[in-house]
Amino acid sequence: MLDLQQLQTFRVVALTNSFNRAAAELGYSQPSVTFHIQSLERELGATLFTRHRLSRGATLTEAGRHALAFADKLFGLVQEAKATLGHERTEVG
Amino acid sequence: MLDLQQLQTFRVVALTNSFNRAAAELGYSQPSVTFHIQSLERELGATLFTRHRLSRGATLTEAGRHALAFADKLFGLVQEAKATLGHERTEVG
DNA sequence: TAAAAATACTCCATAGGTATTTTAT
DNA sequence: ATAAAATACCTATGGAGTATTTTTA
Repeated sequence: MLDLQQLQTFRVVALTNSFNRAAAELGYSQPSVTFHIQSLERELGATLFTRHRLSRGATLTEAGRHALAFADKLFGLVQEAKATLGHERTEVG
Repeated sequence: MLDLQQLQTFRVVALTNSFNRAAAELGYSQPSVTFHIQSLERELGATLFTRHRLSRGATLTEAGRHALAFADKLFGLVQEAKATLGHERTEVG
């Protein structure tokens, strides 16, 4: 089953173009970020990032760009739902 | 963070009007269903079901009806995303 | 040889189960 | 008394961490 926490990790990696920077930003270890992305790729049946090395980071694949658009819509929907249900918390997730 | 597995449990409870029937249908124990619904209610900040006893089951509250509409939209979006990403699996989740 | 991701492994938090209790009619 | 949900408690799985290795420019 799709995991929203992994999807959030995916968004941060996409934003930073780096597993390491995403890890720092999210307060996870780098291997946890790797695990999140690998799980998500398995779940969605698509490779989301092209992994580079030596300071070039990771960049979205075509499937990754589709997935990012989907993630944005999905978290928007979640925010909307929480607002409708009168919940006061505002962070995504 | 919202858990899609709990949201799916919620849908089945809403459909069957019963924690016990939902448990049977999903292959969970009844306490697990209780736990899913309680977590979800805490996460969303709203009571989703009115609990009855003695064969009368559980019925959606007003917030629960909103949440169900949201869940339907959300799982539809997930299905769409998986289709777009060329994934062949069809079950929700 | 250096920067970044992947792998190996360990551990503990929590999701899930069984047994029991509570509630309401 | 009975049907159904809640609670108590225990266990095992897997998510998260640290240490290390691999990769490639």
